[in-house]
Amino acid sequence: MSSIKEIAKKAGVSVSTVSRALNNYTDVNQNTRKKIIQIAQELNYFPSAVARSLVTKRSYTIGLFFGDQVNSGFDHPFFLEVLSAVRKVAGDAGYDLLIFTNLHKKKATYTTLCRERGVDGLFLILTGDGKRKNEQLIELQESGIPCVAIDLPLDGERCSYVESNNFLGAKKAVSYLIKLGHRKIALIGGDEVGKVSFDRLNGYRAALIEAGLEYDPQLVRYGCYSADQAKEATEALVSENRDVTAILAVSDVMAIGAIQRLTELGWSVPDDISVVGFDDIREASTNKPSLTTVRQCKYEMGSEAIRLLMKTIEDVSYRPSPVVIPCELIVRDSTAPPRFQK
Amino acid sequence: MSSIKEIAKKAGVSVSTVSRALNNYTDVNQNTRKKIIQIAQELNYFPSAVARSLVTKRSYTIGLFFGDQVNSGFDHPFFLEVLSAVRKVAGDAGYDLLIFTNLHKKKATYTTLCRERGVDGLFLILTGDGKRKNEQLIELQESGIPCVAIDLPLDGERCSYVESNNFLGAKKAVSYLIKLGHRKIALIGGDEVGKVSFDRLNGYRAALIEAGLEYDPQLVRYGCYSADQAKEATEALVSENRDVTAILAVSDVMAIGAIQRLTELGWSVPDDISVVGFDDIREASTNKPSLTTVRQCKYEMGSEAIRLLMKTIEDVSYRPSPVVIPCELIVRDSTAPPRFQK
DNA sequence: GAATAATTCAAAAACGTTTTCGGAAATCTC
DNA sequence: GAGATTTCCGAAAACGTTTTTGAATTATTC
Repeated sequence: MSSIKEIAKKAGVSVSTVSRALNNYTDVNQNTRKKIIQIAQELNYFPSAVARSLVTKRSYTIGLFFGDQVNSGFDHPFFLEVLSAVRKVAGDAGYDLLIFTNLHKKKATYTTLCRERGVDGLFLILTGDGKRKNEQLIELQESGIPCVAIDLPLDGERCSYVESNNFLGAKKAVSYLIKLGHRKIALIGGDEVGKVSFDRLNGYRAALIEAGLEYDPQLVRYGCYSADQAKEATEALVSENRDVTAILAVSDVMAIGAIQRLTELGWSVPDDISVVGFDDIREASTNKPSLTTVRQCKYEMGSEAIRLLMKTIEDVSYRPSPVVIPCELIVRDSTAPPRFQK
Repeated sequence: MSSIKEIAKKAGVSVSTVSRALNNYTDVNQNTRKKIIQIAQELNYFPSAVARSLVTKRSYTIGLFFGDQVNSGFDHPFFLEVLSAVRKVAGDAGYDLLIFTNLHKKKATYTTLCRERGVDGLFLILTGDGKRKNEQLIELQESGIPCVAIDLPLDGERCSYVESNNFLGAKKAVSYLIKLGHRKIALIGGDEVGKVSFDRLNGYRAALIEAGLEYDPQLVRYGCYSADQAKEATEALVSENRDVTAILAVSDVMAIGAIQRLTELGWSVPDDISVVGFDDIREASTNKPSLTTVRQCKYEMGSEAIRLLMKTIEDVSYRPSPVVIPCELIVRDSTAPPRFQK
């Protein structure tokens, strides 16, 4: 590969002049610069990013971490759209993306891997749980490495995160059901620990309270974002509460599972019971019946997150704060007024 | 960040000794080694991958290129599964993945970007077309950079590709339809240029010929892998050939589009007409009716491709050859014997 | 106990850049 | 035309590693 040295030799100047010429320094004669640029093109020269980043401490690379647990990382319902946004926005700004694969390397942590590879910042798509994970996250938060996460509350001088407005999203959905006339509305929640699930649960409660309805813990079940577990939860729910007329499942995958089981049990959706999902994944519109759901703006989440990260990288004094993206209620065919109202 | 120098100073030895100690060279005393390792741990030392790769010319990084056109790269129907396989297999072997984002940087080509970033090899997920692209691909093939592609016939000393057995896959599907009793079988092809489409078309023809049926060009239409175009093609097809009893659409997306349009036109699938897809994407099983389709083994394609690439990287004398992965016919509810047979 | 062999380590060059510093040559000022 | 500026460029250090070479020390052999 052609190096700066060869160019220097051919042009009859020193390497430092070549470097300055190519990097648009002002203290190089126009003719010299032209000559150097010309030779560089002839030699099909491109600077070695690794040599450069060794001295500049900037790699124009952003590290990517995907979780391994179910429903995080690759299985995250909107991983692909987030990644697509990140690639687009980061690319326009001149950053490449490094996917860390060596997740389980003996003593490696997020921090050490970042330092080892010399990335400028870190982008996390994972759900937070597990003891070791948390230790790692704390170390990361204190490391000073710029980082940003999706749906994972990071808190450090140079860390932040992006999430949907899960509270208002859930509230909007439940309010809509109430407006349709439903009074006995159940919730299939995610897990009992994550912030995401927690916010959606609270949105559900807030809508009920606002409408003067009672919050009944009996109507809250958990499906761990899995279709199968949602099926079980749904079956238990409706067998113990035959007067339920609507369900909010806080992920489309769970909502679709719920509809399937309800259908098997002889309930008709939306005639006997309404079901609302969360996420608006592709299947939501192709499902039969198509799914009323709370859309998360995935592309926006990704692009906001990467912008936040780049800003943090490029301005050492910048202190990022979390970004909350609004949700949108998409009404389709899985919801209707309750039977007794028709 | 702690460097090898600090360790050397603390341990009272030279940097070269530290390096050799940490890299398991034999010519370092056991006690010295132990001391060095201990100090390295205390300092939470991790070697700088960039400094290392500057001298070793190995980065343990594989470059990833995704196409931008429709139906390649991110929109490739099984991008996610391929990436998942690549991440897993490459990770186990110690490679990280670099996503190239600067696609349109002025004079950059695959080759220059690879050299610039110092990746050990290149993984391509894109469909080949466009003049400039081809020039770039030729340059890449001749560059000596190890590379591998999915569904794109690369041909160079250190290049290869992985594809499904599209010929046999399509043939299997059509033979199955013939076995069900169909005689008038149409094809919704992809494009008219790509190898993938070409192979599937040939598989279709081969099955017909093998069964002694005539190949009728009138029954072949193209949908460019798009649902909308497949709808148009389907409508034109059945209006001009009312006696068609089965269709092979060479992607699930097109097959689903075809079914939708057929339904709108009053045809019942599979009672009036059978439809077979290709790919076996998630929607294939959730669609109503669920889709009989030719499954591509996506994970296998990804893992075979990355293995091929790593072998090419690690053995300079290795000359890779293309890998063809078998397809599997998945029978679901969109196919049935033709009406007159019932 | 001298010659030889084995063990252990340090010095230094190399990888390809960027960047600081200072000096030479050219230009300006009066 | 002497001094003061400005313009332009080269030398050299630095980034953090690996790797080659050779030298000092220790151990072995007879």
